[in-house]
Amino acid sequence: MSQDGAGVDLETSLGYLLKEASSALRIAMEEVLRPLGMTVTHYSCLELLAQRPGLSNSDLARGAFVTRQSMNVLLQNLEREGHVTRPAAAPVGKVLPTRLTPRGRRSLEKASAAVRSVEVRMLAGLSEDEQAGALRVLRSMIRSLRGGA
Amino acid sequence: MSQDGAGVDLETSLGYLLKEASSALRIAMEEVLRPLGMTVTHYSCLELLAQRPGLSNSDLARGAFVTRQSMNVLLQNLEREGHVTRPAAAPVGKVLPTRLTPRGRRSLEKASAAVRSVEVRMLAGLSEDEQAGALRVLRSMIRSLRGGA
DNA sequence: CTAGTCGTGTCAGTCTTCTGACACGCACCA
DNA sequence: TGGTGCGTGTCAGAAGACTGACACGACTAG
Repeated sequence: MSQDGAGVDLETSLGYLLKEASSALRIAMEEVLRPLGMTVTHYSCLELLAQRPGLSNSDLARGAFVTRQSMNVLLQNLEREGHVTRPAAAPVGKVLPTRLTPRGRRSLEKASAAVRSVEVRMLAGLSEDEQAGALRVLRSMIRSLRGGA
Repeated sequence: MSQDGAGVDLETSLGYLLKEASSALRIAMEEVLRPLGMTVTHYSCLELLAQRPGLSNSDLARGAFVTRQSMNVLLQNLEREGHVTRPAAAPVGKVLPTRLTPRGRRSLEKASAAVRSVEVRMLAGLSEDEQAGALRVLRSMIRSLRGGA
């Protein structure tokens, strides 16, 4: 398979490695979520709602790192399938607070366990100190990137 | 905006933080690449080719973390725009080695500088040791995740 | 030599997500 | 009181990426 001609610094770029790790995590999650009929965004939405009931569509979108338009179509599906509920009219302003139904909570349980096992596997072989260090570094990167141009 | 009800361990999950960091990086890259009329995958493809000339479509897809089908349509566009070249017939097997044209190399230069500035910003405030540690941790995560179920 | 496996390029169709745009409600301040 | 900015939900269209499937070449084991 295509001999690597140069072998450059791609493997030492934190940006590239970040993307690679994120891609590997996404693939691993899709792998365990697929048998349950769930996508990653799907799961993220449910997990978010379990931890913070009453979140708005826009909040969920931010938490799952998609646009509110995308989250909206996902919520419509989840609502149709009976996993979440939204009031017909906004109690205040235009915000429609979303909540998990018992059914949604049930299907989340299995998914949550599956995802947790992936995260455990990802962290295998890393010491507490290394994990804590990674946490700090990632937080710093996010802060710097969002700092604006 | 929507009081957080519980404030759970979402912010201490390395998986979530990894996704968050990757998302922030992607957004920052799109921001600087858009004025140049490039997408992230677009840029990744060109950068890959600059560092490893003659890569095949499938190799490029793996390097940019998309399917070979997606990379193929991208390559067709890049070829039409004169940024890359592929032989009409495969020298060996079915593999079509791709190469940058001078024009592709030129447009890559600007993009590369822009992306480098983003990475510099991302790494601001991190010591050499922290960066080296992050590199090791990310590599370990990737290895563990790909290790199979 | 032959059969099987693997990787590749490609076609077709579907789905998800994004960009762009609009109207509405709330909070703030002059 | 009226204006302005911000965030929200929603509609419509376009672009990007994916899944599934096929035939072909190379490589390996029997």
